[in-house]
Amino acid sequence: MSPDKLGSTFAALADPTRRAILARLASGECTVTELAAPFRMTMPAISKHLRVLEGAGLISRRREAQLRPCRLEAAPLKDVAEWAERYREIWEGRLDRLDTYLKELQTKETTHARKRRRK
Amino acid sequence: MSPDKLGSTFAALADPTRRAILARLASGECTVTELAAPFRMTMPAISKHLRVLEGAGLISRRREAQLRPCRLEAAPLKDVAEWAERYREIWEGRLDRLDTYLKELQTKETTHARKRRRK
DNA sequence: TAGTTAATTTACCTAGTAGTTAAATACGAC
DNA sequence: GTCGTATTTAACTACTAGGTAAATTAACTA
Repeated sequence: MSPDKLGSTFAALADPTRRAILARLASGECTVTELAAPFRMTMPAISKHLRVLEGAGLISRRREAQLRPCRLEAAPLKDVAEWAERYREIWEGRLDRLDTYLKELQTKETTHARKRRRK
Repeated sequence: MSPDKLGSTFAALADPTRRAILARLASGECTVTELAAPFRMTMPAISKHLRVLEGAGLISRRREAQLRPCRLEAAPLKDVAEWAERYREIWEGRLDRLDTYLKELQTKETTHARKRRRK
């Protein structure tokens, strides 16, 4: 489908209105009007946000009479969590010593290279 | 500082170039030139990306002679992971039955309400 | 002091996004 | 068919984002 699926997921999640919509949908399906209620925003604006969320695969919509109930699709959030998890050991600080070691090593090498060139 | 910290983190992560920069920084500090090397993009463009990452708290920079080594700051990624984790039970499908149940209940209620109104 | 390298700033362009209002569509009720 | 409700589309404005080229700052080198 679209390239950079993860990118479009992050882009969709960057807006607080859209994150609030997802939070609401976590407790079950909602119609567009229900989703719009908490916000001081017109319906078309909400409609656009829903389109973005749908484009990112974060929601799906069915037709039910005049209503368009929205449903949360959490699969892309799994991808987000898995992507972030790759950095866990870094934010937990486990690599601090290794990181510092590598940095110092790199600095030394650079310094040596310069000294050599200088001669 | 800035409102919607999580939002600016997601916005920063939405760009594939920036995610690649973070991946590179995961294995240690890099200078701007080193970070720019893999991309067909001018230095100012990279500079802007770094500014965005710094604004989101995802990197920090020091001064070392003419160089500006960048360092990954993974704390915001922890926030991202924790935010996404709230939806884990949904993407794992554990709530599927409950969700379906709630949906049906809601549909019935709506139908009843309509029938009642009709009378 | 002049020259080189590393990086940023400035100025500019293009395309996309978030919001608006007003009109159009889709469906059920009468 | 006509009316009312739910939702989307169209057209517009204001702002932001990603990119470029050219000028500028900062620090080392000779």
